[in-house]
Amino acid sequence: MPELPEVEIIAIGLRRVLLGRKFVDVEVLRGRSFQGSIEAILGRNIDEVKRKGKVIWIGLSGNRGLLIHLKMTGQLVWRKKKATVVGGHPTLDWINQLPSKHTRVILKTDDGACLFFNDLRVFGWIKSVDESEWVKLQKKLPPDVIDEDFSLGSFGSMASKTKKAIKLLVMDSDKIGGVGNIYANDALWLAKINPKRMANTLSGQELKRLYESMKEVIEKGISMGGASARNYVDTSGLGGSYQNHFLSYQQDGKPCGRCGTLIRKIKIGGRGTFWCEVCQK
DNA sequence: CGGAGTGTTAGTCG
DNA sequence: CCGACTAACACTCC
Repeated sequence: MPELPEVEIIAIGLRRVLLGRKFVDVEVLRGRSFQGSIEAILGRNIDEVKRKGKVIWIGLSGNRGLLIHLKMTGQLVWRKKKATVVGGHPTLDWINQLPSKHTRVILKTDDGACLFFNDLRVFGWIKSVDESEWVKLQKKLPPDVIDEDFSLGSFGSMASKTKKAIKLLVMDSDKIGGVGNIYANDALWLAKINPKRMANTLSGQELKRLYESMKEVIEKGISMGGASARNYVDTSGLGGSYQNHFLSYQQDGKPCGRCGTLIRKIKIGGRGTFWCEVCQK
C-alpha cells in the first residue's frame, strides 16, 4: 500500500477537498470493500480528516465517520470535473477513466465531486462506524514512528526483548506505527545495519542510528510527496518522488550509494529485503 | 502456461 | 506470551 508518508499525503489532500462538504451518495461496487451503514454517513457535515498509522479517519457530525485502510493496493482519487487532486497507489487506469475496473466504492459529495476508492487486490476497506471506534483504534495502535512519544528508550526496550531479525521489529505494526517494507529497508541501509541481525544484539549506538534513520526516511518520504514502487510520477503528475530516491529498496543489482557494492536481495519474513553486505553490519 | 512475487495485517497454531 | 506461518485477492513478471 501506500505507507505512512503516502497516507499522510492523501489525508492532507482529502482535508483540502472534503472539509465542510457532505456525502450525498455511496455506490458500493464490491461488497467486501465497504462495511457498515451507508445511511449513517449521508447528509452529515465532514468535520475532520485524520490519520494514525496507515488508517485514515473522516469524521462527520453526529459522532459518525469513516475509517479507511488502503492496505497493499488501495487508492483514493478525488475528482471534480477533470481535476484529479488526490492520488494513492499507482495504476494507470484511473488516469484515464473512473470508475475503473478496480474501483470498489464511489463516495459522492454535495459539491458534485466523487471520491473513488480503487483497490486491485481488495485487501483494503472503508468502514462506516461510530466515532467511538476511532477513539478505540487510536488507543490500540502504537505511536507512529515519527511521533514524539515513540522514544529511543522504548525502541531500545523492544529490541532488547526479542531475537527476531531487526527488520521484523522495525516493521512490526503492533509496536511501531507506519514503517512498511520500503522504509524499513531504507532505514536499515541508512543506519548501516544488517537487516538479519537479531534485534537484541544491537548496541546502544546502533539502536540510536536506526531510530533516527527510521524517522528520517519517513519524513523524507512525506516531504517528497510519498512514493510508489511503480510508475506513479510518469502518469499522474501529482507529486510523489520518493521512489526516485530509494536507498536500498528495489535496488538489487545496483551499486550501493555508499560503497558501490552491488545491493543484494534476500527474504526476511517472506518480504523482499535489500541490503549492502559490505556497509550494513 | 505455471509459479513466484507484490506497498499489509489479522488470525491461527504450536 | 512469542514466533512462524497463512489467508484475504488480483494482477504482473519471468
